[in-house]
Amino acid sequence: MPEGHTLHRLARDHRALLGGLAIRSSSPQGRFVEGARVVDGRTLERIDAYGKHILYWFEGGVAVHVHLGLYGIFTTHRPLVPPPGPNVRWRFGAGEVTVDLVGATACELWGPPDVKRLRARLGPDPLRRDGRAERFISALDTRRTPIGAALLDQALIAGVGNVFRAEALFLCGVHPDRQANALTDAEQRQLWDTLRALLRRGVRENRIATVPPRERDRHEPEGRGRHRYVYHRSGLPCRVCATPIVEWMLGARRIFACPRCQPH
DNA sequence: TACATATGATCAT
DNA sequence: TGATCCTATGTAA
Repeated sequence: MPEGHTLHRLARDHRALLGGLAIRSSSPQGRFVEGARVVDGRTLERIDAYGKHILYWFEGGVAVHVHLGLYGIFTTHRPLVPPPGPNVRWRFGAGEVTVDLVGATACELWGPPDVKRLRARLGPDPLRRDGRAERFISALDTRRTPIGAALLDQALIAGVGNVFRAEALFLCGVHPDRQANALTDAEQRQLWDTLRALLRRGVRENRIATVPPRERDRHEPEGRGRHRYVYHRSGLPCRVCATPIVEWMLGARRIFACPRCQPH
């Protein structure tokens, strides 16, 4: 579900399904009626993802901005189109393809200045060609907050959520409570590279599975972080050193770590 | 079948 | 700090 990889994968999929086509657009739920009407019938010219945001650009320089938040989800129907449920904020499509958006935090009509503002408040996105590690690293050097908190700040790095932060810190051997500006240059660089690799795998597999397939344990029970190193694995043995994984609250969010592989 | 919990971010208090 | 958006999943019963 929605960390940055989800939005980039959606952009790719929706681009392939609907890019360049004249789009039908409506808001069965009623909370996006005006915006849906504005883009109805227009050609979908491009789709961009920035961190956890996605933008659908239509002819005439208008865009639909969507942020899924915690609950938001897109559902594709093809070729059969069910009647929209009561919570379908935006229904759009072309030909035999119909997409429903439900539960999003944001679904609104934007122009170029809004997008400019968004980009100005987001840090570099490791999934984008224009994402620069140097920006991330120099921003970290100004932070005296724990690195675990810094990684969730979208102004520092765009697209990282609670799962990727825990997994990347484990893979880099960095304790979440260490101060961001106290990491070595090599550690900061390694964090960026690791996050980019994990996010890319997320786009490819369309899910967050940070443990490579060959290391996955088929005998492990379902759920409970089966495809992960530390996230949602508190009490279970570390895959590397067998020390029990621990969990605590960092700010308002749960964080998970191996106390031995990630020394403070 | 019911319930607790969740990958996010904003806004009110 | 807490409420909110209001869906999906895993777990308990």
